[in-house]
Amino acid sequence: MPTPSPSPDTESSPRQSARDRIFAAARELFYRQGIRAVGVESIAQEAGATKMSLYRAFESKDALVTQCLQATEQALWAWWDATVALHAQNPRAALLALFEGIAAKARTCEKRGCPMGNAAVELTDEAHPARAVVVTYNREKRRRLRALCKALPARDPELLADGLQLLMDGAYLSRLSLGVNGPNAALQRTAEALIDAHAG
Amino acid sequence: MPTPSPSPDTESSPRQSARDRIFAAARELFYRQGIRAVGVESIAQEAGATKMSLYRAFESKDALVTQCLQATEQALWAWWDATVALHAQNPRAALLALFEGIAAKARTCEKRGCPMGNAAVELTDEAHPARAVVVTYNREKRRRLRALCKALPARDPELLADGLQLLMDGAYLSRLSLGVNGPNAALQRTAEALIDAHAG
DNA sequence: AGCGACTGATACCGGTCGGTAACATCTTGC
DNA sequence: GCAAGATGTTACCGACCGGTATCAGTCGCT
Repeated sequence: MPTPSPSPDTESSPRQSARDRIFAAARELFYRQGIRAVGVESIAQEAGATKMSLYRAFESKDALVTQCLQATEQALWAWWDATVALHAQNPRAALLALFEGIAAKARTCEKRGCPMGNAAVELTDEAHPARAVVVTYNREKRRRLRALCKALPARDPELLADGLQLLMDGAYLSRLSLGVNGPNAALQRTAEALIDAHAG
Repeated sequence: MPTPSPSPDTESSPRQSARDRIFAAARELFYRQGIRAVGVESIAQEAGATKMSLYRAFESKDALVTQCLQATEQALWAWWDATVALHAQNPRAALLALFEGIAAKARTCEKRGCPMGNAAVELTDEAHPARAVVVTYNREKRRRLRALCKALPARDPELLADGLQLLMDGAYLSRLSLGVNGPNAALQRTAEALIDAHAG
């Protein structure tokens, strides 16, 4: 029996490295079941690997968590940039497209809210290395929203930006208990109303 | 030495029952450090009691968590009712008072966000008995916000109510990473802008 | 063929988890 | 004074946690 593959690979034949499989499994499990709820053993198992391979590729569970969040952060900004780029000369359309995108993701996948927000709740230890990732992400999010609002232009760009950020975070959190048919359904229209109310 | 009291009681001389002390300690610790992060042993210790007393008063940790959340729920509605009652004939003032209260609590205590929201994130297992408490709470919150918005009156009360609920949830979550000077600072003014935008 | 890098398998470590048993002690009401 | 109930104390359980050591196998490369 060659290298055992308990579950058939979803990708093409040449199997990914153990590190990559473990990394993907970790991101998936941390998101779906929560960071604290997932043990390193189950990550390795889900990846079709072993705990040893995990610890050969990552320093510790905390380091793995941190790198997972960093990857999530990167993917999030890539999506953000791509979305905004579609409306280069129209900040209002760009903002609405962002909210539309968030709502769309909620409809299909991502029923567990925002990975960053969840991490902020789960990682109560201030010293956890992954907390810095979350804080950086939220600061950057604020900065970008402010830039967009300033370009609208809005009467009070910073106030509007903060309001929109509250809406985004609230939408993610709201899904966790009331699903996509809860308050989350009002996300886009509320964002639009807020933007219009601040229109210069 | 009489019944050892490691930390002097904050209340009057006759010591609370072990159950009450444990219950109070659990609520505090669950909120400050997270539900999964706190073990039953540390709860008992913080309460100046023992694990045995905990299990004599509560069926299990899950049951304790559930009862803690129910108590939180009750306290939350008591505060809500008292706040709204101060503006019986003025729904707009009542709504603003609620947001003002949330902002005020953020300024003083409650730096760990909303206990209900945190529970929604932490308790990923759908079968956890405490999840029902969270869902019920959020549904009731939505119902109450809708009633207030309908009484405003607002053009689209349900839409406004959902928008306001998103803002509330977002405010709690936002504090966790960016504190009270983050987007959370815009909470009240954003709520007011949203209400005015929907004014019939 | 042979080397080196990667990986799997397995057993193990100390610690902590949620939860329980058995017995000693205190408080309280009668 | 005495019984009953509540509480503290200690030891323990099996399970799992994050993390490590050791050895065997497999693969690509030259």
